[in-house]
Amino acid sequence: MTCKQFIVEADFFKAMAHPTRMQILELLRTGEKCVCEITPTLGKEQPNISRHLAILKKEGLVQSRKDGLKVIYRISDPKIYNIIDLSAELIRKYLEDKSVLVK
Amino acid sequence: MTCKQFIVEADFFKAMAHPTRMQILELLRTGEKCVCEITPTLGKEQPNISRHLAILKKEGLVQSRKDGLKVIYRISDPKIYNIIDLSAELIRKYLEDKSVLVK
DNA sequence: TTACTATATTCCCTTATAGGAATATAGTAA
DNA sequence: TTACTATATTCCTATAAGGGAATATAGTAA
Repeated sequence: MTCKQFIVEADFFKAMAHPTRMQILELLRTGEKCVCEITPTLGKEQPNISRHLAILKKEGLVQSRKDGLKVIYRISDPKIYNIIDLSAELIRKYLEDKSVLVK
Repeated sequence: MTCKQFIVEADFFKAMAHPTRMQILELLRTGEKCVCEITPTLGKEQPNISRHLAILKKEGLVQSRKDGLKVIYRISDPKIYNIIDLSAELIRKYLEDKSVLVK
């Protein structure tokens, strides 16, 4: 395993390391969405959403296609949800254990 | 799913989003290690490693125990490697597809 | 106690990341 | 062509993250 591999893996996780981007990925779980759907759902400015989508796309997590004026984004690989769900499970367990310690 | 959930998930991925921390997690795959082993293996300064370990610990990815002067770190949950391996697989596929497009 | 070892923390500075606002671009329609 | 819609990009500023160097802390040993 070269040093370069650690960098690309870190970059992959960096792409997921933002609440808005996690929310976008979650929104795409139920299927492809255009920017015009994502923006109002998340209640953010359109340029903000476009920038986050560009980051997700650059790291290969999402892909896009044009449909007239609209640009429609979809998840690149459903296995991304395996990663997210596994992580959510680990987090849940960690938070449980922590709250038990506090009691 | 509340907004808070996206933040904690993003924080979890943020903890992994650094090459040095990925390298530490990889090193712990074969078992617990003290800082005095991790530091020379990674070829970084000891305070640097300690700071990265603190970040991993804060987010619950690693745990530690003391053994005399030494502090020994271990992975909190081996499922973390499922996450890493799944991610590596996705990255590999993405890079393959990209290189095919270039040809 | 002093001296030493292993690890953690702080200070300071540099760089990276993020967002608001404005603007640019691409496609549509008349 | 002009006017419009959807999306992307740029500029600028604020905040976050990261590293080197120095220092602090905790435990050991004499």
